[in-house]
Amino acid sequence: MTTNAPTALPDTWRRLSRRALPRDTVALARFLIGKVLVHDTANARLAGRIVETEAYLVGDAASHAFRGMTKRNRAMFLRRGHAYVYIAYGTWPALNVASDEEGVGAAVLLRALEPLEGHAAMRQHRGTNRDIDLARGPGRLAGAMQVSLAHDGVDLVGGGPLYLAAAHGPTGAIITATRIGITKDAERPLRFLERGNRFVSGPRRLIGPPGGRRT
DNA sequence: CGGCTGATGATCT
DNA sequence: GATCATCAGCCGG
Repeated sequence: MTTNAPTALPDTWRRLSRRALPRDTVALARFLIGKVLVHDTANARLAGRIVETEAYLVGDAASHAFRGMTKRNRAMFLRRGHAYVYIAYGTWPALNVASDEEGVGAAVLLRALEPLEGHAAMRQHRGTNRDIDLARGPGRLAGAMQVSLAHDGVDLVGGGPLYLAAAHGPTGAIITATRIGITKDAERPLRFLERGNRFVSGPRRLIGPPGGRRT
């Protein structure tokens, strides 16, 4: 709809294997741009292109894992490819992909999707008809995709109903920016977006110069 | 579109 | 008791 006009959607999305996921957290955050998040629910198949991610690294003061494992963040310490879901501001679920080896706390936050399939169901879940707002931001993304705390710890590359799939069509250039809504280690360029994609979240000024920093 | 603000409750100290 | 990896609504340009 934006950068690349999708042709026909596939009958089945091609699931990613764990082996396909880069082992480095930043590399994974970049890799996931353009890939597809799919949720096969009882009522609909929901799918969207990942257009914005953030990396939360080992030793990163902004990371939930910075002070070690807790009840909330334990899924961050699972093998790469598992979901870490937490409740932000007491209300909104946020979906991350654990990015390292078992026992290491690191993850990639999925911040925005470009809806591909299941628009009607997504509108219903979100209570809006504005497609631009369906999955722009982590809380909205979780709402549109019907992701909840029940998915905390599930394997996103393990054959379940919520999974990561290969890109549908070409992926645009990736730009970097600073992460949203944090105060510690806030200047690090650990946010990644598909250049020019209108489904990304946050104010445009944080993306930097016109067109953003090409990387 | 950008900027501001109140609501909100889980989590951790 | 403080701190949030946020959102919707409102207002001004």
